[in-house]
Amino acid sequence: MERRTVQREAIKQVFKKTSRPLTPQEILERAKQQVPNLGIATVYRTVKSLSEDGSIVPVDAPGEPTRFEGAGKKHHHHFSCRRCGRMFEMAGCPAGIAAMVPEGFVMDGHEFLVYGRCKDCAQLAE
Amino acid sequence: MERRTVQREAIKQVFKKTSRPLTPQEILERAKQQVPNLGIATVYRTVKSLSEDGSIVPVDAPGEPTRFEGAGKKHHHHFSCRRCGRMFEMAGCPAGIAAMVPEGFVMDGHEFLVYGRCKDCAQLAE
DNA sequence: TCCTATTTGAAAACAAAATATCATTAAGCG
DNA sequence: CGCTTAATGATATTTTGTTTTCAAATAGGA
Repeated sequence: MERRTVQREAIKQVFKKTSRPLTPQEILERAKQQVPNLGIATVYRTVKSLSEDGSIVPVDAPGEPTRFEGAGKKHHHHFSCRRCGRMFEMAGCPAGIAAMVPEGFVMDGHEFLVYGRCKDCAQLAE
Repeated sequence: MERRTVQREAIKQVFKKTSRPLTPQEILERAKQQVPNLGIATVYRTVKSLSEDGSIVPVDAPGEPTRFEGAGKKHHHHFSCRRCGRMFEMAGCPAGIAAMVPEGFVMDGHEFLVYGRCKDCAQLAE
C-alpha cells in the first residue's frame, strides 16, 4: 500500500497553495520549506504517482522542463514570462481554431501559449 | 569568407523543396539523397548559420527537437501529427488572443499548436 | 596548379532532464 | 514495541539533443 509520508504531504500541499504550473525544481524549493532535506528524486517520484492517479497534470512548453499543475481546472491556457521564466494560468480559449485545421486533418487537441512579461516583470526596466 | 559547398547547397535545397518544419534528422535524411555521406554535425552547423543569417527560422514544440522552416512566410501556426510525428503548416491565426491576457501582463508573442492526425494518418485504422 | 584556411565527417564530449540504484530510514500493521 | 517493506536521499546512470574536437578533404584565390 502507499504510505503517507511527510514528503508526499508537503508536495501535495505545494499544489494546493499554487495555481500556476511548477517545474520539479520549483516544487522542490517550495516543499523544502516543510521538509528541508527533501531530495529531487522524491519530487520526481511523487509527481509521477500524482500524475498517474490524476490529481495533477503535466504542462509542457518548448525547451523547458515539464511542469505540473493541479487537475480538475476548467480548460485554460498559459502565459510564459520571458524575464522570470514563470508560467501563469490564463482563462479562456481563442476562437476559430477548428477553421484553421486543413482539409482531411483530424484535430484531437490544441495548445496555446502566450509569451511576454508577467505583471511583476512588466514594470521593471530591463 | 563562407565557402560554397555541396553539403550546404543540398541542405538549402531541402528547405526550398519542403514547406513543413523539419528536424535536423529529417534534414539529414533528405539532404543525404544528394550527398550520401553527409554528417549530422554538418546539418547542425549549417542550420545554425542559416538561422543566424535569417533564411530559416526555428519552430519549437514541447518535448521535441527544434525544427526549422524557410523564413519569410506569412504568420501561421502548426499541426503536429500524433501518429507519424510530422509537423505541418496551418494558415491563419485564432481570434481573441489579446483578450485572454491577464491585467498587467504584456504579450509579445504567441504560439499555437494543434494536435491530431494528418491527412495521411487520418485514414489509417490504428 | 599550388597553397592555405575553411569545411567536413566521425566520434567524443557536453548539457539537462529524468530515472535507476542502493544503503538507510521510517510507516504502520500485528 | 518490533518487524517488514515501502519510501527516501544521495548519487550514478541513462537519454536525447546538440556542440566540440581533430585529422582529412576541399574551395577558391594567387
